[in-house]
Amino acid sequence: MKRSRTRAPAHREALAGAGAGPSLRARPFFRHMGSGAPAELLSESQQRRLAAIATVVRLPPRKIIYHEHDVARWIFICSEGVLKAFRELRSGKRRIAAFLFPGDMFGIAENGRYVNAIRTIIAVTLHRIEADQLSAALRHDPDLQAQVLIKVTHELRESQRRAIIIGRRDAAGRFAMFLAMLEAHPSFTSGSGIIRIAMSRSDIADYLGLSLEALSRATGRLTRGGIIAFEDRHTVRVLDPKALTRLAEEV
Amino acid sequence: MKRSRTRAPAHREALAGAGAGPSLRARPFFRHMGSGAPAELLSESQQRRLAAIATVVRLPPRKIIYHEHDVARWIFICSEGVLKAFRELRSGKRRIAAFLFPGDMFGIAENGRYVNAIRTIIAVTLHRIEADQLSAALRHDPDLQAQVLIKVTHELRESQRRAIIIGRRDAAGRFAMFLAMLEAHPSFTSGSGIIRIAMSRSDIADYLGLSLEALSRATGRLTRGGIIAFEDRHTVRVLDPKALTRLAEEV
DNA sequence: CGTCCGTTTGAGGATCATCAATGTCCGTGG
DNA sequence: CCACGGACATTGATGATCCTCAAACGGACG
Repeated sequence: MKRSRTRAPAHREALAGAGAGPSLRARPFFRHMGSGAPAELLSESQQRRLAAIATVVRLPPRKIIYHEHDVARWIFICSEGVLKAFRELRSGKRRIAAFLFPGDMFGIAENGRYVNAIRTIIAVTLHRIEADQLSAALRHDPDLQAQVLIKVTHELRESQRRAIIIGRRDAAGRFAMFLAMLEAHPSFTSGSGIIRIAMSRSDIADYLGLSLEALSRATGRLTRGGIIAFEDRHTVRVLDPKALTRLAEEV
Repeated sequence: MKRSRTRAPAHREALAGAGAGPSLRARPFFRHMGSGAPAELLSESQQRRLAAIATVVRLPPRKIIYHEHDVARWIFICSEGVLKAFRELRSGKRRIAAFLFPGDMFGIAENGRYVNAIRTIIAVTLHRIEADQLSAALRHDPDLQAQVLIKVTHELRESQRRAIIIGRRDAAGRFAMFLAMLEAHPSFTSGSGIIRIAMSRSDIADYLGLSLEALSRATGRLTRGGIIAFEDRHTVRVLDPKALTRLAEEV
């Protein structure tokens, strides 16, 4: 399964598609912080500065980038694709701490080591930056550091939100919240009611703290209830948005 | 009620009672970030700088500091006491997003508004800082901003850890993890096996995503099992630390 | 002494986890 | 072109756990 080598033409084409440089997405909290652009936090010059110390990395699906407790040499910014941050529990179960989308940053360590393992779900394009270099860049560019602070704060709230999701007891409601989360993500600006779900059922189950079977039954209920319909395994159409948000919000 | 409190005597007294100044606790992630002291992130000068723009506030137990969606004028740093950050759900239930201990910061907004409500659990001493002033201070002191970044990152990990806790199905295990969390907190450096639990059972239940009754039964099981013993309602003695950690870790 | 709040205990019903089997999709190789 | 294999996904049956409703208990405080 490791024979998928990146042939030269594909590689070049892919790089062109990756855009100018790294970007971060979040919502600002201080009015005077940053440029005020909510979607793209980094200015042109900041992107250039980061790009100067970053290496563009392209990876196929299902590839481990690093393990829990590895020494943290790099910080990554996702430009394209989807990844998962997860932990293996002693029981052999997996818990997914977060899904990572374009504009997300990962690899921030604790005491010099990574706290989650990271694995690609679909093919990704990343910007890889030496931790020391990023650290220096942040020291010399307070505005850039402010953007990173905003980003991390944003993720903190996401995480708190998710903790509240998982606190629910009903599987259908959790899955509804998962869909709402996906739909609210900037990567899904289509808003057409069609949601592309890159991750597998097991990943979703691990993310929601459910068994695979419970999740399957939940999606089955929603489908039979006429609230959603799966076009294929990774594409879902929202038939009854009001019912879905009602489910997602009736905590 | 804004600046009238900055009269010299009261101010001095309050500062003296609260210790030198505001402090933040977290674990650093970049080696080159900050002074390298894990427990106290802020240098003397940084504490002074913050203290200069902060107002010391003392509050009794069970006092709401602000509500969800309030306009976010201030940032707070807890110097003493315990608070809870929570949300009211439509169903009337409460979910506690986090407990706040000395060294914790709260009040960081999203789009200019608070995302959680905050209420004191026991009497607290806080440093209250105008958001605009803190924002300016961070811009002018990259090192201070770095400390804040470290702090927020630390909280992000705490939140992810908690999400994993809540993913568990068994009440006793969740309570064990809660105790472990308390014990690991810097405020409990005693390490004597006696844990002071400031919050009520309902608060713990809301934090763990359990019903009050389920939590009560879980503590009952642990007590009957000889793993813990309650000296009084808010003080627990750990009789069998190994069993407790085993419970907390066998996810 | 009585009230109030927080906590504990009890019984019944709902939901999910687990184990097991079946079904589906897709790539591989004959 | 088609048959096979493996990963992914659904369905069924059973047991464990928790939630809800309800009632009793306990200390704090007037």
